[in-house]
Amino acid sequence: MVKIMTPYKLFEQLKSHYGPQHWWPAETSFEVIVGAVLTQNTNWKNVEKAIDNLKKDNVLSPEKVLEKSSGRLKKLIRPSGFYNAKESTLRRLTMFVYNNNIKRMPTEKLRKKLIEIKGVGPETADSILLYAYRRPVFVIDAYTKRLIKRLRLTDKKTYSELQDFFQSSLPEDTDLYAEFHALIVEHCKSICKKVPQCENCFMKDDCPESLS
DNA sequence: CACCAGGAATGTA
DNA sequence: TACATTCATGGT
Repeated sequence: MVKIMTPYKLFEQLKSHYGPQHWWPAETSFEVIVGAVLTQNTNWKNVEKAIDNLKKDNVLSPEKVLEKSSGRLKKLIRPSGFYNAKESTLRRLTMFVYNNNIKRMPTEKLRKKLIEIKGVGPETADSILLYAYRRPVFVIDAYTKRLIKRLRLTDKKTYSELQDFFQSSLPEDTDLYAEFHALIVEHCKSICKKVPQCENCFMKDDCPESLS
């Protein structure tokens, strides 16, 4: 008989092991949005440099972003990479939040509108929905996929399938989703540090390590 | 020097 | 659906 690890059991284990997380590391909802775009396939360290540049120039509001020229903006976000694409994505996204009453928009409609924006995919949209606007939407990222595979929580693969898997297994709770995702990231980042000589192998498919 | 990071768009089979 | 490629900087 095979023992199945349920999503909620996993959450409880992670929470008891790592304790409360503080996510998303941002002071305002707009800063969450900026970070969500800049962190696309990019190390968070590099995103911090870019956000620091924006802070120094006081560009962390929709108005200031829209005032900046494309060239200036690209220069500021340069450390986060893909600056050509990210600059235009950030500008489109900023236009959207500037021109719409986001708080009054139903979650499903908002998600659809966000994904319609070029450069905003499901993960970026869901990160914004969850961490900037506190909507109960489960975020699936590269860490989550690896952990699912490692623990064999499910054999589903596509983004929406995995999202459905979590959302249908868990109560619809923004704080739970926010904390869960943060814990998954923390776990994936820290697990290799405990293994001597581990060359960040958890990030690879043949890593023998799993939850204790 | 090679490899990869809190993705998305585009193209191919 | 399932992969492959491109975008780009900075850390290891």
